Amino acid sequence: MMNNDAKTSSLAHIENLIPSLSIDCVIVGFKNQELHVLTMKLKGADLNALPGGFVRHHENLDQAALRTLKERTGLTVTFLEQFYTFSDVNRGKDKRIEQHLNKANLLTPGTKIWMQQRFISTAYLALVEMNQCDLKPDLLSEKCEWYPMNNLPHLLFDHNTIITKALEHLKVKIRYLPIGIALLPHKFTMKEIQSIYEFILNKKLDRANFQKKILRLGFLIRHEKQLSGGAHKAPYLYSFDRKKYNLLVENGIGFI
Amino acid sequence: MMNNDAKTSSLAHIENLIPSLSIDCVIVGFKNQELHVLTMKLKGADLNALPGGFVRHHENLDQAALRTLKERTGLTVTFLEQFYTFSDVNRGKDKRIEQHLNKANLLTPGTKIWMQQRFISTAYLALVEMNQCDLKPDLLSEKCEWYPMNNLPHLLFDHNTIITKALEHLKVKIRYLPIGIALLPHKFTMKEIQSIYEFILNKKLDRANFQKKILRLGFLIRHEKQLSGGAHKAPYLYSFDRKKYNLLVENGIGFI
DNA sequence: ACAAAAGTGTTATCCTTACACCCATGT
DNA sequence: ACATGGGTGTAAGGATAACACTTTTGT
Repeated sequence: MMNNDAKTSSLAHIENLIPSLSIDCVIVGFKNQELHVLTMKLKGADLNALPGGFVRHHENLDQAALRTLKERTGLTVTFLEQFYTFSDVNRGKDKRIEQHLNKANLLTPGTKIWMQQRFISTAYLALVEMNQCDLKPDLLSEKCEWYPMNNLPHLLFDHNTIITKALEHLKVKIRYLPIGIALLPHKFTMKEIQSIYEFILNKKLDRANFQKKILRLGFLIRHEKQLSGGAHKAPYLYSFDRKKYNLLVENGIGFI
Repeated sequence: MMNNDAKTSSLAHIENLIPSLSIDCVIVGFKNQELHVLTMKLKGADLNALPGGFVRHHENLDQAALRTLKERTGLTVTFLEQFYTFSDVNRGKDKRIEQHLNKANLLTPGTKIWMQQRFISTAYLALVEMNQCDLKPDLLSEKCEWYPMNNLPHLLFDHNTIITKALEHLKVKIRYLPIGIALLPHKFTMKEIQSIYEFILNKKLDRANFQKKILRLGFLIRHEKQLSGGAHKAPYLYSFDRKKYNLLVENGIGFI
């Protein structure tokens, strides 16, 4: 058991964790036509990092990622998928945090030694509905912050690299799978789902052609009730036909 | 230092390895219109496993995979790519090998303890030219064996699952990248490259349309010299235009 | 009335698909 | 000569891309 007073933080039961291994979560949401990433702002420093965690002896990586996602956002069911394992020898070195940890007395000695290990980290991508999240910081952080994916601060360690790789992963997936059901609220507009595609593919798509193409796939339900309050002509609202959506997830959207 | 006599095998310098972590390599070659996977036949038992290795403290996963590939095949430059990290709690349990190791006195005590850890293993896919390989078994195995990818024996641990995932990975990659340069010899026929596509996609493709489609991509060079000795009409031989091939690898073959 | 956003329609072009046809070669 | 594998051609249908036109709504 470890000492855990008001000043210093410790990880519960370090002896239950697998050494050298960690997970990092790229938790992605959608707002204002942009993808956003959840980061943790560290206590007492202007430093942000991806939410992450460690792997217990009796769980697998998926379970560790699910646990982390739930602890930070309260969510249990979303899109969650492993996409890469990062292992650069110096990926855990970052002058900024070394200075910070030396300045403040934030960690118990045992936790400090644990944190100074070389970690090999498996990264997970989570797609979530931003306003469904009930955000909670972890031991080392004072709050959670969403950042637009293409206007990120300089995160700790190799976390910017991890996010770049996550976006590449999405760019590949979007070619053969429908995307969006986990990011959007129950009802949404065509412009919103098009914005997701444009953001991931990093190119403008023709409005008319996009609509035809995605409606032809048949997993969108159009509702007659329309958006009120907005300026100009009100767009239709859509929702996902989950059965047809899941069928496409299983079979893929054909290329060859 | 460990004892290493004629009867028992030991890993050199266990203290230099990161515990709990391993890598597995799915080394894929092409022969007789089929993809093949390299396996290791264990000493004194009718058991096969994927070639694998451990990670040293001063190397990353890519380096560990490269090292393993080189040790087994002698190859240094090929397609080599991480595709998934396997972490099921019971993935290292296999009754067959426990019985085998108890029967024979194959391992030094230190090595035996090391092997009984729970390993989390990052899997790599290597595409190689089969007849360029200079195969060498490792400490635990007596020889290397190629098996057709759709006629594999029941491999140790979760290795069949790993190979299935590797094939799925290829199936995704082939949608947006050219494949084949690492599998085929310098000169090859259109039928050979079509067979690779058919195998990975698990469907027959129209001969005429495949040829038009792949030639339009522009990375194949047709040679006027033709195959001799074969029955019936001799096919053209092709080779890869590496510059154009690599351009397509960078930019992808468009879908959206 | 006008601008802006949203919905729909039209056309040319390209790609895919499914064949048919011809050519070369060993038996 | 013929069976077999290989190379090329073609016509129908579908998908894509670019753009024009219409509708709705707040100001």
